[in-house]
Amino acid sequence: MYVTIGYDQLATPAGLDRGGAVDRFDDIRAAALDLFTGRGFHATTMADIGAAVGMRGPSLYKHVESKQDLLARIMTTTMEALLAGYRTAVASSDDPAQRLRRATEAHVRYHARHRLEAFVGNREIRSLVEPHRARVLTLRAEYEHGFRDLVADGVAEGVFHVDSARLASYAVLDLGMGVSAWYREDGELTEDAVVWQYSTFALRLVGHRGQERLSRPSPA
Amino acid sequence: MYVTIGYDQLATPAGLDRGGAVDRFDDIRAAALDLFTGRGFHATTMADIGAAVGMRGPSLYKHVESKQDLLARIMTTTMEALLAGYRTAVASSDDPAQRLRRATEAHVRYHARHRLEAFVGNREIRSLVEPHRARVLTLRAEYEHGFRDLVADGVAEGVFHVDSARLASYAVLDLGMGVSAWYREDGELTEDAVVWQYSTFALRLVGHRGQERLSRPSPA
DNA sequence: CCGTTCGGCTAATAGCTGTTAGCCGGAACT
DNA sequence: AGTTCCGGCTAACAGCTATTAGCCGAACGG
Repeated sequence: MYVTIGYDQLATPAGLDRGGAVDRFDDIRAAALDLFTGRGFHATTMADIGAAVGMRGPSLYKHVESKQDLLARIMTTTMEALLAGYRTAVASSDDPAQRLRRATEAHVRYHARHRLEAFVGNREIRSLVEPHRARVLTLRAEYEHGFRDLVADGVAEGVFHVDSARLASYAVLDLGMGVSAWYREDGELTEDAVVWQYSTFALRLVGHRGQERLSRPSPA
Repeated sequence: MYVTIGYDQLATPAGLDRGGAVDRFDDIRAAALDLFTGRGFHATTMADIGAAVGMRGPSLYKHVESKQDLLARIMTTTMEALLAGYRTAVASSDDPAQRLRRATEAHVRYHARHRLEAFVGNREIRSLVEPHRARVLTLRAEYEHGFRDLVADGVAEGVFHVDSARLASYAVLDLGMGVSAWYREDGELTEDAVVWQYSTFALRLVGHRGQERLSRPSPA
């Protein structure tokens, strides 16, 4: 049996209304996300989602358009958030190494902090139906292309050393996807530790010198 | 519409029996693997698999125990093949760097050459039902632990430099999973090129010195 | 040349799916 | 107080699922 964590506490305690500060839709979205992560989109039924927020399956349609729409919203907002993080990261510097470090930090941090969204976003593209799928794939391609350019810039400036920028950028991106699969908020490694180490991995991976340092320099 | 490639040609040409050299079961397994990869286990119906090998859904049961069994066979043989590759790799040397290089080569090569098996193996554990799931997860844990030990050995000998061997081994393993998602036999990069570059990435990632070289040394 | 087995087929079963229709209690406005 | 509307409910629908049962032609062994 899959265990829902956290979301039940957010639901209004049956009779005492919080005044609409937290919409019922948000609860449903959160519960759906949780279930999609745990058992997959196709293996999750509307009745399951309903049970997780304390109602029957059909009642969900008073708040939600369809199961497909629920997935589509999750996936598009996730891709847009990743892209926004990437753009902020590259705008913060002109140095290729610094930019790749920041972009990887944003990438990994999102995959750690929003691991459910990221997990579903990576694994359920196949379950998305056509108008949405194309849109998400376009965003995803744009995101990948951004990282590829970052690597290519560093190679052009002679600070990175890889045969194929495409391969290296795939490798960096795949690191993040892994994080969303195994990261746990209550694990032995803090979010900052994972973010720092993984962005160091990224710089090492592209052959940038001076990444022998093991721990993060104190932010003086 | 999802397109089946290759397997139809393997099927006996309707009337001319190959003498049982290629069992019907192998065709079915291959078709199922192809469909599981393309649309996922739950989204694939027995009728789909049947159509891919030229028969109706129910007829499959003359060759196959169940859909679940089909998945279980695919996933266990995949994990066992990966473990076997790992064992051969580590037995080939005593040097930590050499062992990690070889193990990563085996890992990446398997994910490139058997990308469908590897892809399904990584993504459909959730669809596996209980006696099988536990078995596959055990094998997987063993595999992961092997890579972690490899990294830890290198750190102990002072040739690798990472804060967390666990994190680094996850990173290396995630690289392989990525390969199974994007690698194509007819792509611009040969299997050998991907294998070599990714194993170099792995050594760079764990902070091993002397990985600035860009191309593989000619095997003299 | 007859019986058996193999490997296909269709029909049927039993169950589950997302979604719609329509009912209804209670809160909220006027 | 009366009306409206929100947000639950059950019943129903239409469709699809894996799997089983049982039929039947053809190949094969004797």
